[in-house]
Amino acid sequence: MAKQPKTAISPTRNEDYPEWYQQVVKAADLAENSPVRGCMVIKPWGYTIWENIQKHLDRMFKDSGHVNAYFPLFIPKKYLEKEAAHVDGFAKECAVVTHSRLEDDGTGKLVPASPLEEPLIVRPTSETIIGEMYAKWVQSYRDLPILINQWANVVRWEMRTRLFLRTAEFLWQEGHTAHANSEEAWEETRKMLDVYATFSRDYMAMPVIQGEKSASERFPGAVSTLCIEAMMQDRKALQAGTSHFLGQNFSKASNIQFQSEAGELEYAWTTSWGVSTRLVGGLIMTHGDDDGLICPPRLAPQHVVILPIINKEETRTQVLEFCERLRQRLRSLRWHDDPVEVHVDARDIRGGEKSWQWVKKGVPLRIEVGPRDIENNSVFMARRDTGEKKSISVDEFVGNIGTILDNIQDTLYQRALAFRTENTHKIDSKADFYNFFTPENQEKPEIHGGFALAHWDGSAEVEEQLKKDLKVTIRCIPFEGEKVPGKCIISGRPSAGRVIFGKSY
RNA sequence: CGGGAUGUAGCUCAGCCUGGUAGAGCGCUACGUUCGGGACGUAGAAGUCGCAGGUUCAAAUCCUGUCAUCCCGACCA
Repeated sequence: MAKQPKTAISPTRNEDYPEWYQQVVKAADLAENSPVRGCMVIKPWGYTIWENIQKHLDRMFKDSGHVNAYFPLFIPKKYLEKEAAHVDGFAKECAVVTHSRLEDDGTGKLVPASPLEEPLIVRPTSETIIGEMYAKWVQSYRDLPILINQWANVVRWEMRTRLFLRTAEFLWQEGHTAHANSEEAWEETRKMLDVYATFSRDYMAMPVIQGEKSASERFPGAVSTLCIEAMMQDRKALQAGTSHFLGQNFSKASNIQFQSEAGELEYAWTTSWGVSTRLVGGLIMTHGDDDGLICPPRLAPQHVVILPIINKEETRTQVLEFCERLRQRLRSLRWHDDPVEVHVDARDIRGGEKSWQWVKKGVPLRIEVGPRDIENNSVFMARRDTGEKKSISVDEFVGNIGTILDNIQDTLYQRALAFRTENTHKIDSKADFYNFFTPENQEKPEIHGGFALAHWDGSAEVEEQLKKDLKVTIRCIPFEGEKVPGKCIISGRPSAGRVIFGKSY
């Protein structure tokens, strides 16, 4: 027997959380670094999770009246220059296309030739180019609202990258809407944040807090940025989605004007909202354990993997046929309007290793079928979320598959919610606050901190100080809970209510 | 953009100080024994030692240059 670690992933979450994360991405075969600096290759298992995210979100967008369209990858530099705050926010991380051709320099090396008259920016986000088009499309209040979403890739030239969480190129959706008045645009901003929160809860089994960003964390050019914030298992916050009320900032920059019912020429009110492949990172860090990924069933590429146990050549055909019949029975069922996804893994590799591969990939249910099970018309079922293993009759399993998957989904959500609750604390003094966010081991911080609900005077100075001292930021000013006034834990000045502090990704 | 390190087999790395036949583990291929939770044995395949110069009878090893990557500091879905 070769010596094996007790857990499939080494190091464990407690030993080294960032390294654990990298190892899970690798072990679950989700993605890997590419030869292109800062850009990842999303592998089939990871991409299927993203496709499932897309599928469900897309339906939710359509159900709320939105339609998809596609805008260019390249944005003329002068468009980006139109909104001052926007320029400020994104200028430092833009990829710039300056030439349109390559020429052989005579030594076999290709050199850029034929400079562009105006450089093109690879979109870091599309407000400006979409605004430009909306300006053409909108003349009358009758043309509003425009409710468009696009699924796209964007590029932000980051210095330090981490698979799924921060890469130079990433996939996302960006919704861009234009409205005739402020109220309606505000309603849209809130509505889409709700869509994200619902999606996170019901599909990702990831509890989130909805709230508003402070001015310093706001999207460049926005009047207000709303967000959903989730707590990862290292107790750090992950901004999982944002929805921006852009006021008239971008419509003024792009000249989106319309004639109102009263005949007045007015600027439209716009919003934008997005989630990205970062959600996959959130999924990993919300549910993963020391044996790898745990996929919530509603987003899992496969719900069930059937592992034939062939211990005697004579039984091979019988076992495989039994597995195939089981696969077909399950596949014909539907769960939440989609087929039950089942895979029979008949690869000729050792059973133990095969089983572990699926553990690491996070498949909700593993089913072992061997001669003994066939005799009893039963299967051996292992749940990834709880580790529970038991023999169950085929009919009972097939009959209850939907209930079992629902139960796994719910277990994951409840577990994540309980974790967040345990690690969220009201804090009322500066000393307690600093203590809460200071690790015992400064060199290599252990998992510490969490969400601190504390009073804040609304000033940027306090934010800056906490960021400098502790790397702690205001994650959001939460919508939920009553606003009870108090005193800022740092300045002692009056505070309108508690806000959520945390360390973030 | 400032500071530190590393480039050797598909992957992780040893060898370099003190120049002399290119190494290990994992993975891969074949065969055998195994097989209900990460198997073992035997035999194999696999490397312009990042790149370009230089020193030398001889360079993975010493020198110079160059490229790339990673880590640490200011920004970020």
